[in-house]
Amino acid sequence: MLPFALNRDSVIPLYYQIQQRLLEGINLGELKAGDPIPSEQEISEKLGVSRMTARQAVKSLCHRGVAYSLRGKGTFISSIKLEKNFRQVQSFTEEMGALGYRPSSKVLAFEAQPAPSEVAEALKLAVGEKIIRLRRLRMANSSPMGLECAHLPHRLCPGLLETFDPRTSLYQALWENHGIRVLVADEVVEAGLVGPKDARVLRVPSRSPVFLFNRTSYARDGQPVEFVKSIYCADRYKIVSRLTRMDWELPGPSAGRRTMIVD
Amino acid sequence: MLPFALNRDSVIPLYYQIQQRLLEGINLGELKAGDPIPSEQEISEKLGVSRMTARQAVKSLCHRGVAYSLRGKGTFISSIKLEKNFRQVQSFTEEMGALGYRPSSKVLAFEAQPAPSEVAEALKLAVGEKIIRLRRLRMANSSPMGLECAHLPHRLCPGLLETFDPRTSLYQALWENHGIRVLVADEVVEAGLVGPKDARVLRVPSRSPVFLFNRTSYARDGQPVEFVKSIYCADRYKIVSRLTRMDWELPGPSAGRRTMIVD
DNA sequence: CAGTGGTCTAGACCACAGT
DNA sequence: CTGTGGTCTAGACCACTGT
Repeated sequence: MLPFALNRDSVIPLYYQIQQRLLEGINLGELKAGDPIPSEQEISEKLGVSRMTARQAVKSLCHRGVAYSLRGKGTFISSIKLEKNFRQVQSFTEEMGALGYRPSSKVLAFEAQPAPSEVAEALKLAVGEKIIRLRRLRMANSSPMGLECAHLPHRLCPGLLETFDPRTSLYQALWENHGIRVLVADEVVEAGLVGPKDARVLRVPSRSPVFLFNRTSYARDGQPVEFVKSIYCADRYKIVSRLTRMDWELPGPSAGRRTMIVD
Repeated sequence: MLPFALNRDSVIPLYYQIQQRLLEGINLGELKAGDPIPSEQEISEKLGVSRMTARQAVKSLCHRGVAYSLRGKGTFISSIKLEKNFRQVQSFTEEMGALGYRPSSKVLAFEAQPAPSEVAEALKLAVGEKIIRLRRLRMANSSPMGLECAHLPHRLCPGLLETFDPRTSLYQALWENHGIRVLVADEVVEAGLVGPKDARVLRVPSRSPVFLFNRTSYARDGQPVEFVKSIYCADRYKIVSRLTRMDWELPGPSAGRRTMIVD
């Protein structure tokens, strides 16, 4: 698969072009799970880049979990599928779209109001500070999935009530109109039984099992952007997630732990 | 906070010593959320290392989510708490210990048997291939939390039935006695109602809400190591997780996206 | 032994932010 | 303009793996 044409005049960094070519090789089946990828030296020589640049391309693959390095042996394609971690920070719109469902929403409330204590605490606001509240019934292929109630600090997105169409993606509007990118969220999930009022809206029997979500989302600097309380029907929704260990990208058994104390 | 003493004769890499010093500064409160950390040039000059080495220390912090870089401005401490992502791949023993509970287990079964079809599929074995089955009642401070049933391919850990004390940590034994490190797991969580038999063992009312977990764990090369089915009481257990967006460590709004297409 | 990845150096040019 | 992070070079030594 080497060499190939590098574009040295492009704005695209060299390491990124190399990384993309390697990913392409994986997707095209030139490189299969367990195969070694070209060594850093080989990339360096055949493409005429320095070894540090080749290394940056290779490490970016390891960082994503696509490959793993073994000192003295080489770097190999991981057979763990699905480069994209599921259960990312993503809106309902994004999540359902990725699953191939047609998402839609019925807006039950979209208004400004003073922050109740639970919301104020999550968003690090004073109690009573102005927030925007958006309550929506979420549907996939016209079937009710859950009830979501989002709360946002009004001062972060002052024009939102006037400009945002609440049937569309909130995250997209936050990014495009207010320069706010939600990058991380902390979520607490509990299981419980649905109450009679919510059961009617969701069209399920009373006391059906449900997921209860409390999610606080943050911008990159740690500023709270959104606090969401949701109820999702257990018979229509399940949580799929990938868990990792923090030493994912550290050296393997032979290298690590014995000579170097990491955390 | 700079300079400080670097040990150039240590087996500990320089970038790692720098990274640890910066983390120490954060934990000691010398660096607070939102503060800039010393620039790469400053670290380079004051510690007498090359800029690439300083950069490696700084980037490792960004990679962990402890800090974030803005081109042209600097690198800043993130105010998002808890460097350790919760909901890592970890054993019950590790999870409860980290929460300050005293974990214990009652072994209900520990035996070899042929793989049923669901297990065989998850572990990529032939139906009927020999597996080790370990069923345990999990307790925190002597109170029942859940029922776990783990299945492992027998050929991966042949002596396990004889050498492993099933009241201790399975992950620790896999690593120490069989050289297998569990690094990633895919998990499906559903909510449901507990049946009468499990309810008796868990000492909860029948039809109480519960979490149902199906977890498949993998070694770094993608080989399935373990398949676990669990039931956890919803009134004693909740899921706390951190969700991230995949572009966490990419350049900010001013730099990214406009000049470079990433994924 | 040769080949691999892990670390490190001492420079360089660039795009961008803030003054 | 200076200072920042982003990228890149052309070398170097080391520890480790497999032969």
